[in-house]
Amino acid sequence: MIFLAAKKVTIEDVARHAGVGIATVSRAINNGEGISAKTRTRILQTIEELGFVPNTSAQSLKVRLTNQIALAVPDIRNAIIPDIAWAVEQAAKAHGYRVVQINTAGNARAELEVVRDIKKLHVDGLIVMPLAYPKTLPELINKAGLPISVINYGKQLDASLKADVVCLSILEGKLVMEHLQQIGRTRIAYAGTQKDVIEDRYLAYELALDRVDASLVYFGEDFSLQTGVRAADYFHSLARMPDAVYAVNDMVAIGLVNRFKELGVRVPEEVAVVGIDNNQWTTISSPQISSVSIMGSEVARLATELLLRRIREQSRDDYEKVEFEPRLIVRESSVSLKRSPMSGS
Amino acid sequence: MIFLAAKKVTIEDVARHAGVGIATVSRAINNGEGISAKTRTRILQTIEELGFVPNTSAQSLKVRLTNQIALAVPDIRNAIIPDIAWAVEQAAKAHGYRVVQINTAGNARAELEVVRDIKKLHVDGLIVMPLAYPKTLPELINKAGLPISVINYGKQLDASLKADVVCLSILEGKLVMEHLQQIGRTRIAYAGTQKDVIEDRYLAYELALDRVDASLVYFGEDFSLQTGVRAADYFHSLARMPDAVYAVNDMVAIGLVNRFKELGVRVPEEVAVVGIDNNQWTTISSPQISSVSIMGSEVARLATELLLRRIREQSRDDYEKVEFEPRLIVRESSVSLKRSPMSGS
DNA sequence: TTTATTTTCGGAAACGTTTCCGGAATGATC
DNA sequence: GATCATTCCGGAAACGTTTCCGAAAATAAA
Repeated sequence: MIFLAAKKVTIEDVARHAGVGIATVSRAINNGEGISAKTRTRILQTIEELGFVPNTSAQSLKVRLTNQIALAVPDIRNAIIPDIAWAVEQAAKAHGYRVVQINTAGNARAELEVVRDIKKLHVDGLIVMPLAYPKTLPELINKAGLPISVINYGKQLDASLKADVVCLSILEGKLVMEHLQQIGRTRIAYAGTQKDVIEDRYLAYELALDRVDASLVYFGEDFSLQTGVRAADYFHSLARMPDAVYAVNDMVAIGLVNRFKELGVRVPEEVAVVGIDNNQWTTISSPQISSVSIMGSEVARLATELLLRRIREQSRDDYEKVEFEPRLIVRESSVSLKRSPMSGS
Repeated sequence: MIFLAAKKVTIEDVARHAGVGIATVSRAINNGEGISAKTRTRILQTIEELGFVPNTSAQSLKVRLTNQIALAVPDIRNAIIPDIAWAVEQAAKAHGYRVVQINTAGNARAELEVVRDIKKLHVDGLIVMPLAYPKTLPELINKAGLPISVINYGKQLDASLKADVVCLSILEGKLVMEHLQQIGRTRIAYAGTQKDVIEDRYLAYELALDRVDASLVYFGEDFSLQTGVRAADYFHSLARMPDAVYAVNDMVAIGLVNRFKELGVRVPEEVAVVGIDNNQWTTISSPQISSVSIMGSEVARLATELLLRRIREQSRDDYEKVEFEPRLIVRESSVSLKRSPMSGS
């Protein structure tokens, strides 16, 4: 009642009030051609007076563009995803676009659904960050019928994908392993989630080693601190502990370091730990965690720019595939075995 | 080109194909009255065949509802806001609503703008979490003309506000102060941001003390870890250090604890630290941080439910004002002075 | 069978824009 | 002042739905 009472003022009201036709008002709104400066300002003024706001639905119906894009991520609460959501929103806003937020819960069905039902989403394009990455996703993307940007979380992608792809620094795992080997660690362990979720990070582990000692690999349930804690318990229980742990992300790394400390294992003297993501907590943990920045904000910004460009130029049929260089930041949790360790607390 | 080529199939195509009128198709889509089960299934089938998806803009234009709500928060990257965004999206999705995400950057102008231009947002309602809280906001809300839910971050609100309000546990500061006093701390400091940003948290500090020692109050620039670090430096530089610090949130608390450790100040023996938010890092920090949960997810869910109810029942003119009880979780960073402290590392 | 009632359906009018197209007004050129 | 080119403007036709209203069909009652 109270809200409905708010009389909706339409373009027609403005036209009548200003003594012009509705076509002219439309031109005034959209900075269109063929209107004199004089009448434009007059119209703009009466628009102000009447508090007229163009009906977005009607505009969209005519123009077939909604000025909205969708962002589908696994879980807005996790790791660097807030950074990504932020960067996407900023970039979109700069171009007059709104962002609708979708959490797929890293769930294959939900990921497919968002691409399959993209038409129901009421958006001009989609940025999707697939985690589960179901097999039929590429096919669905290819026939989506709407521009799509993919923020790729490590999986190897089909080259024929009809979408722009920006990768979250695909060589981050290699960087970690090289670093650990370079500082003289020989029994390097891996702590992550199921092998197939962020496969490349695990593959980098295998790739860097001549031979994988299965007992040095811990697969937890997720990327959480808890997984790190459990991994530390597990490694501690081994007859011969690792002298380094490559953690699938910072959360796990921090969980590890913390639990190791509780268990009396010295980090980095006895065990070095390196994570991935380079989130702000790495500098807070004690010892501070070495980590690899996978350039989340930059990736997100670029993915957005590419999407918006494709929306503008629907005709192009060359698809970008971009990778950012990951950056290793060495902190306290990984030091060379050659250098004398700091005195233990 | 390639995308435009995707022939848009309309309700008319479906009607022709199924040998019925477009009105009947519409009824089939919307589970409308006055249609036989037989024809409905037939229509649904041809819809499937043709891959018809109703044009949301056209529907919105007719029905005046977009099935979208907006969520305006200061910064999706901060503190408990990802939790809030998650909870809002989940609740909205359960009712068939999409969420468009807006970051106001805790910026007064942006906060006003989002409410003032709510009509341009193409949404049925708005959930706003004001941080800067400009003076004219309540007035703007009152004449918004669209349902609004407010997630309130501590500020005292106008009772006449024409919006449902859910408060992030307004007595959290009191809880902290009571706790610190109860464990025997007498020189309690405050570390936060400018006084007027989350005013109530600071007011709780003043309220709990007979007399405020201005030297024990540190106002930083934001809620970040960095602010905590700087605060620790400041307190450490005092001739007589505080024996407890009430931090405006967990980020600041963790920054404090960490810096104190670096400076050789023992927590909690020499200084107790308590934060607010109860985020997951409190259990990871060493020592673990005592904190107050302000029930972010619950608040967000309720704010969403209230908004959606108001969208359904636009006529009601009674506005809810809900507060959740905050919960104090005592961890290692705050222990009683009476109990013998643990042995120093 | 006829009539009355109910159910099912289709035509057409909105919803509020954008844009095409033709006409009026203005200015320039001779 | 007539002619032509330009600029500016308004009418009206879309855009793809929902929904009102009346007609037709089916069913029930007589």
